Order: sequence, then C-alpha cells, then structure tokens
Amino acid sequence: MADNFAETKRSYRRGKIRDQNLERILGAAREEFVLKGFAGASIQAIADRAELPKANVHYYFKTKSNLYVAVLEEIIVLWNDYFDELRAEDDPAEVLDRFIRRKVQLSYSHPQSSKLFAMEIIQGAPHLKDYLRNDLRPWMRKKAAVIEAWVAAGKMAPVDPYHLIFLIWSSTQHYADFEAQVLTILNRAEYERSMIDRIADFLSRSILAGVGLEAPQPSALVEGMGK
Amino acid sequence: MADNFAETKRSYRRGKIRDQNLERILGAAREEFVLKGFAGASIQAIADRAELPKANVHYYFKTKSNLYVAVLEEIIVLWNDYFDELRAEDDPAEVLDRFIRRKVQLSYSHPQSSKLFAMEIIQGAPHLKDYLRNDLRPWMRKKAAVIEAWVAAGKMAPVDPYHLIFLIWSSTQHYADFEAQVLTILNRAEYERSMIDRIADFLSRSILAGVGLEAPQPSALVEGMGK
DNA sequence: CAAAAACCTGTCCACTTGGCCAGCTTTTTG
DNA sequence: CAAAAAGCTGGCCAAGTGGACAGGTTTTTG
Repeated sequence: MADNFAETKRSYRRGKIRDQNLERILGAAREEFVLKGFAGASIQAIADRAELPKANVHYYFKTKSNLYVAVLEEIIVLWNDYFDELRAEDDPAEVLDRFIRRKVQLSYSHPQSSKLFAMEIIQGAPHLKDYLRNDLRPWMRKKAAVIEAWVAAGKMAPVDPYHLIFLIWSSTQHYADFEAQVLTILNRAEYERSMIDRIADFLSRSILAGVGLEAPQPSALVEGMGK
Repeated sequence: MADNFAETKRSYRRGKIRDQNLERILGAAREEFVLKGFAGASIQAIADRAELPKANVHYYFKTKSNLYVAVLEEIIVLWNDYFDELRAEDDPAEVLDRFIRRKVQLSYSHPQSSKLFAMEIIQGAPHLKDYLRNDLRPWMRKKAAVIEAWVAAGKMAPVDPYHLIFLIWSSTQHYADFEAQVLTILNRAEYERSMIDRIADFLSRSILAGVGLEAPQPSALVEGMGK
C-alpha cells in the first residue's frame, strides 16, 4: 500500500473518493432530513444538494433508511465524544460548569445534529430505542452515581441527579433545536459568539445556583451581578 | 335557530355532525403528524385513524396543508389559554412557581401538541413564522418588562428575562417532547402523577433558586432538604 | 499494461400519494 | 312535504417516490 505514492499530493489515498462522497452525501442528508423529516426528504433532493446523481447516492447507501441511520450514527459518535468526564473526586461546580458550557458549545457548532436527534426522539425514537436502552441509560446511571456521591459528601444540595441532567440537556439544547423561535423573539438573524457566551454564563450560573453551588470564574465579565 | 329543539337530547344542534367529525379528524391528524411528520403522514392513515373514508377528510379540509395548519392553530389557542397572567405587582416567586407548574401540567396533559409544535419549530417554523413574530414576540416583550420591573424593585436577582423564560420553556417541555428518552432512562412505561409532581417541584425549586428566590409551599412534601 | 476492483449513472418501474369529481344520501328548513 | 343545504364517498388520475439494474468509465493493483 504505502508504496511510492508521494504523500505530497496528500489528496490521493485509498478510499479517497469514497470518503469524500460519503461526507458530501451525509452532510446533504443531514440538512434535508432536518428540513423535511425522514419521509419528506427525497433522495433526489439529497443528491441535488450533494451535487451528485441520484443513482450515485444509491451506490453508497442501498436504501433511504440506511442513509438515515448512518446520519444518526454520526450524531451519536459526536455526542459520545463530548459526553464523558464527570468524576466523584472532582469539584461539582467546576465539572458541571464545564459540562454545561460544552453542551451549549455543541448546540452552537452542530445545530443540525441536535435538531435531527430531537426529531427522532420526539417521534418516539424508532431508530434509537436500542441506543437509549443499551448506551445512554448505563451512561446516565454512572453519572447519576457520581452526583449522588457529591450529595452524600455534602458538596452540593440534595437533588435528583436524573432530573438535574435532564435540566442541563433541555436548557442547553433548546438554543439549537428552537433556534427559529429564539432568534425571532430576540429579533436576530443568527447567533453570534457573544450571545452564546452570555447564554452559557446565564445557564451555568442559574443551574449551579439552583443546586446550591456558585459558578467558577465567568468567562465573560458581567458586572452589576450585585449580591 | 333556538327554536323548538328540546335541548334535552343535547347532542343535536346545528353543526353537530360537523363539529364531531372535525374533532375526530383533528385528533387523528395530530397523532399522525407527530408520529410521521408532515410529509410522512398520509391522509389515508389519518382517515383510518379517524374511522372515516379518505374522501370525507377531504370534504372538511381541501388540502393536507389546510389540515396541518388547523392542527397548529388548535395548539396555539391551547397555548394562549395557559399563557397569560404575570403582573408586576405580584410576587415573583408565587407567579413563577405557578407558571412553571402550569407548563409541566400542560406537557403532561397535551404531549402531542407540545411535540408537534416542537417539530414545527425545529424545521424552521415554516407555518409559524407569523405567529412567532406577530404574537409571541410581543407577548414576550410584555413578560420581559414585568420581570425587569421585579429586578429593578430588588424583588429578585438580576437576570436576563428572555433567557429565564427560555429556561422555563425548555425544561418543562422537555418532559413532553423527549418523553421517549426520559421514560427509557428512568425505565418506566409512562408518566405517573407522582412523577409529574416531583418534576414540577424540582424544576420550580431549582429555577427559582437560580434567580435568588425560594419556592412557595411545595405541593408534595419532601423533607431532608437541609440547608 | 492488463485484469480486477471500484466507481458511476441513465433509464425504467411498481407503487403511493394528494386531490378531484360526479353523483349519492341524509339533514335541515320554510 | 318538497326543495335546498349539508354531508358523504368510490373511483380515478397525474405526479413523485425509492429502488433496481445493466452497461459504462475510472482507478488500483500486481
């Protein structure tokens, strides 16, 4: 394999075409599925958006369902990457703060993924039942145990760890999923970095205060917080 | 009109048939649209669920879009019913507490409506742009003004009123919209009253604490709250 | 450089869909 | 009670769909 190919050209390697096309198709599919839903998104439209002939899409994905599942799997990988780190020996305030900020950041950087995931869950998670049961539930159990340990150690107010995580999830994802509503109400065309920072600060401060903690150094200084 | 009809039978009056069928169709449509999305829900399936011939559905709603919009309008009416009351002279803790509980209650009693509304917004609110801009935005402005007045009067910690309302919306609706995820993680088949009460207590306490308030009498007593 | 593997795509098709229509039955009205 | 209004529906159709496929080109390989 790694024979005489000058890696200089760097754009030629095994499966290069495949990888490139897969990426285009998956990206286009994500977009179309979010906009129109599973049934409403046509392979033709996905192909058009990817600037490929329809039959070429079918070359990579035998069926529409296969393509849809592939998109969902991408999302789950993305989720898992950002998910972990939450340990009993850490400081609750710091860890929760980082977790909240990371989720807000993720909503900002990958809104389509968040939206598609949300739509799938809303519709009853027909393709994600197994993921929820076999992956997410155990993950939750572990995280809940950590939070319970914190509570037991008196490091934070007693709260139901599950509902605390639901609160973090819902409040952070809201800005991605309900983007259209939020932006219309705030009379903006799109999110800006500064707004995202304010949101992260607000959510971190509010949620931590809600469980009797004080947020670490706010990333953007917001004077007049009184108290 | 109000002629000699004995109101006793009470099931016979002008438009009785119409009202009854409309109700059946709208209910069936709500269900199907949530399950399959706009494009995925077929008139045939809606008709089957309503136990009516397909052509009969078309008799009441010329097009699929008309039906869809009618369902959304029902939801908006429902929303508005529960929406109001939030006045500057009231006690913030009491009002916010009631508002949060009402939203949780609404998620519990009308999950389909919440889900459909969410899907519509996620997809960019193509049918609700006007509602968001012309109704919801002014409503928000008024509520934000009230909260700002509370802050100015020192009745609560200084927070951005818009994000506070987003926080309440997102955290409460989450239990309706993400029902499949929540129930799977909590290993339950469906919500029960007691769970709903706990959720309302948790959210009310957490969010109020987040803005420097203490929740009024908790509906279900939960001792050991320490502090 | 030739064989094999990977990749590509125009064309076709069976099937579902929303919607229309023409004529039917039931209910209301005066 | 008869005419009009309201309600009902089987059958039809054009448009769009996902997918199969056969025969093509390009790339890789030894």
